[in-house]
Amino acid sequence: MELPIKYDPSLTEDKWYSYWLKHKFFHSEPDEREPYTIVIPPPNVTGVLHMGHMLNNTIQDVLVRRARMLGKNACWVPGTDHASIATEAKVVAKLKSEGIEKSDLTREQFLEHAWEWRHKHGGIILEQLKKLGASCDWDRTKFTMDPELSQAVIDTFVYFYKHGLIYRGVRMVNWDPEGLTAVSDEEVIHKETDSKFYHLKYPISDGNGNKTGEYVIIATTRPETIMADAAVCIHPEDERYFHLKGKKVMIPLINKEIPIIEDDYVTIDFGTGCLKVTPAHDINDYEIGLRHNLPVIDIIDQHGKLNDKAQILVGEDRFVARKKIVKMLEEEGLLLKVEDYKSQVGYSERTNAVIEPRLSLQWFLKMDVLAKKALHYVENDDVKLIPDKFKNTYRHWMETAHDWCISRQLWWGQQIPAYYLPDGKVVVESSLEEAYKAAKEINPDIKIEDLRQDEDVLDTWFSSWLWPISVFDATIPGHPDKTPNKDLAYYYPTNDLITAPEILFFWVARMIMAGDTFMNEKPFRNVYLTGIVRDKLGRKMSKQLGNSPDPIKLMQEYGADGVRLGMLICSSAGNDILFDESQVEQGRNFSNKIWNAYRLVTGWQVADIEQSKEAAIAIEWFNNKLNKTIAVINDHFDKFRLSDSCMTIYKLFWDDFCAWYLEAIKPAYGAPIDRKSYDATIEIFDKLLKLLHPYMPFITEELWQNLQAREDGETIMLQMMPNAAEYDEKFIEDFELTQQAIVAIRALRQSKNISPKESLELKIKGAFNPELSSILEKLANISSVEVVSDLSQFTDGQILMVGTVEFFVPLAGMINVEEEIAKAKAEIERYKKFYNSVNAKLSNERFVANAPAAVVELERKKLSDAQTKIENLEKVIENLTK
RNA sequence: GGGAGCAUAGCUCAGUUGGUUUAGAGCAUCUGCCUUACAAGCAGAGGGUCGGCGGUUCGACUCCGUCUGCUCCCACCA
Repeated sequence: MELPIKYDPSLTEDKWYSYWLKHKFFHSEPDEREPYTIVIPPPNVTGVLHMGHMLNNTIQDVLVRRARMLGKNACWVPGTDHASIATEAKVVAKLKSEGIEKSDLTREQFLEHAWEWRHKHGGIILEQLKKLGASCDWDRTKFTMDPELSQAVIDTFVYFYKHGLIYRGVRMVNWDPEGLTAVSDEEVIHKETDSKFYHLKYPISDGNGNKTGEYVIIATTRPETIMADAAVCIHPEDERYFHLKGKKVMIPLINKEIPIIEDDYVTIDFGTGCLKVTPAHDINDYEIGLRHNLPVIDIIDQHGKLNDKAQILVGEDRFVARKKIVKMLEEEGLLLKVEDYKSQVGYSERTNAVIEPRLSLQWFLKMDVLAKKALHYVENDDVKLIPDKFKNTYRHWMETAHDWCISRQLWWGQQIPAYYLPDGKVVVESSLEEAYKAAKEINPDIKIEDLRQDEDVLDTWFSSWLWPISVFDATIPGHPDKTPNKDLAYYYPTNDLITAPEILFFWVARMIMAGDTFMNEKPFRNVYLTGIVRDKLGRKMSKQLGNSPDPIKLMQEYGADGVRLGMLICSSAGNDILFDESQVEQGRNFSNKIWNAYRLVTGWQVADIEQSKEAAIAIEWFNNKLNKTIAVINDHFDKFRLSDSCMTIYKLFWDDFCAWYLEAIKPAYGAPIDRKSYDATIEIFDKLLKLLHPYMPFITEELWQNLQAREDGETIMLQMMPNAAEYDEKFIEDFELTQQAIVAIRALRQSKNISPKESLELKIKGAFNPELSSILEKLANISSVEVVSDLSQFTDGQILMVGTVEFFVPLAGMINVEEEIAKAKAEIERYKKFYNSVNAKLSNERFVANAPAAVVELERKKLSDAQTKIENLEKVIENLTK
């Protein structure tokens, strides 16, 4: 069977993924083994795979596959998030393209469209994850709007409401007067906009509604809101306005008397230092209003037009009103001046309308107690953040957390289970029937159809914070006293959560709160925070910029294994990754390297002949090196240094296995290999594939299946990971010295233009392990190796120093004596400098007195080694000058 | 404006409580090779006063201060 020279992932990836699925290797059920659990951060149900998902899910898959191979009962629960805002926006846009406005539809009709959309597009992303090799337990796939998960959300709301943690309150929202909805902060785009700064004269009154003839100057960009003013505010330490303290002013045009108040929110040197306070139409003014108990006068309706509370210009659009009122003020002589001004104005992402800050009734969840508890888990490392630098950020947020606004003016999501009686009273129950029962307690005559459910839905995070619980047992949220089912009892708390730092607060902290409330236990032990995937220029990858490669295309071109390796090799925890296609190219090249090593090994003819010395040595060395490296890999994993672990295996395979081991045991062209070496090599290859499997699942399965005869139903996925057995450090060191000597000889050949085919002799002086001669002979093409005690008789050649061992290569007539002397002299100079610096250190009594003995000892060794080297070099010069 | 983080080779990053580091790796670069596994390869080589300044210490890439530059989070100025 002739194997192609290049590895073709398209021939293996789908094949093995189906095989894994067919045999249900990803599926987990509780048993007596130790569980290892990850719940996927559920991607938006209608989303498509982007590079961030690729990184995030590759990491999860590596951890899960490794855990499985360590004998744990690994369970990776997949699923999707209904993502109310994003999904609703997509559905609205789709309907619009068909000429349908959301406002033309009833809630039920709209939801029908939304579900249709979800069924059509939902799950695409999960299919894409399969291409990546994700070993999720697909039988457990969940959606945050599955009936039982939605019920869990409702029950949770009821639970917190009944425990007094959920309340209804007024809050300033970003109102879109065209879309007629509140939009979240994330959907507001701030743009620098040209506007005007109007300086207005407010008459000072005598307190009885009479003007005193004096004025105070106020600068504003929104003169149309003056009718909603509740006060004028000055800074308490602003000397210019001391005389105004306690006085009152009249609102121009409507002549309403309002107080002058003091608040250090005001910036003395901004504008006139005198601020009109309009609690209904500015978030900051609203807060000042709260502090000073000011009335809220709302003069703008939902369409952005002035209402009758404005008294004047009623029914006018806010921008028309602005122009008209300026004119009116000017006519009254109350407009002092108009300045051009640039300011950040918020626009609706969807309608591009100027956002109007508007007060509205919203539902809130009290955060103080929950945040304190959630902070505790992280503070004492019950939940570990990786890297731990995020602890600071986390603490800061938890200490300043304000109450969570959980209501959204949307339809796609879990509708708030608050039911209003005709008299405005409210009951909160987990179903209409329950609500009806409760309502009858208040009013026995009430009919079920009299109840009106709150129109709003809950924030998406209010459902996803239950995720680690509800994917296993959705009856527990809202009912902490119930006994968890078998799954939840077994898999919870989960082990690792892999997510992005930007949702540390939105999601991670809140899962901890929900876990504490309903399970009295953390939801996960470790939180591994990945960075943002950026392009080469450091820009965040985004659709708008078009700088994100299509992950599916990338996998087609480089193979899923190649992409996985490419992403992992450069991604440390918490750091952004600057993605460049050259990285996945490296991954693809590595796949090819593995493929070709396999081609070489399986192409050998095996014969019952004697094992060569160098093969025996190479096998011994590699097994030692392998054991040592496994220990390093395990250590990296324990510390979540995934890219380090990945690089370690990469080098083990490419450098140690391919460049050294295989070259050392490789029989001459056409010659067979002895059975002993062959078997040892297959065993080593088998171990390497297992070590590589978590990173590169497809190629490793393909090669493992073919390395030896396998039964149907066997898989590398479920093999035990090789252990870190003991190893002989001294032997590894001896081999390393030999490697360095070989490199030096090869470099010598290159500099002297000696072909690798021309064999050389070698004399060695120093601590060289003669067992390793055969390796030297084979890999440096040496005809004879002789260990001698004195090199002074050998003159016509070159001495190479590795550590303190000297390797003499006879090079009759090829040595330029003067050049070599000059080189040796330069070397001596270098070592003398070094010697002096070490010597200075050792002559420092305070160093010798204070430094640990081991450090001093080391310095002494450095000194004596340098001494030896200098002496050797001096001998070299002596020989050369003979 | 408040808070946090980062700065080490051309690029991406290690450097694990200050002393086996005369600062490492991968990629890229350069030189020589189509050597019968692999040119998606082989062999070899070069490249950094660890952002600047100051301090602590016998000893600083590592600790402290400060400056400069970048990033993120939060709040956004009437």
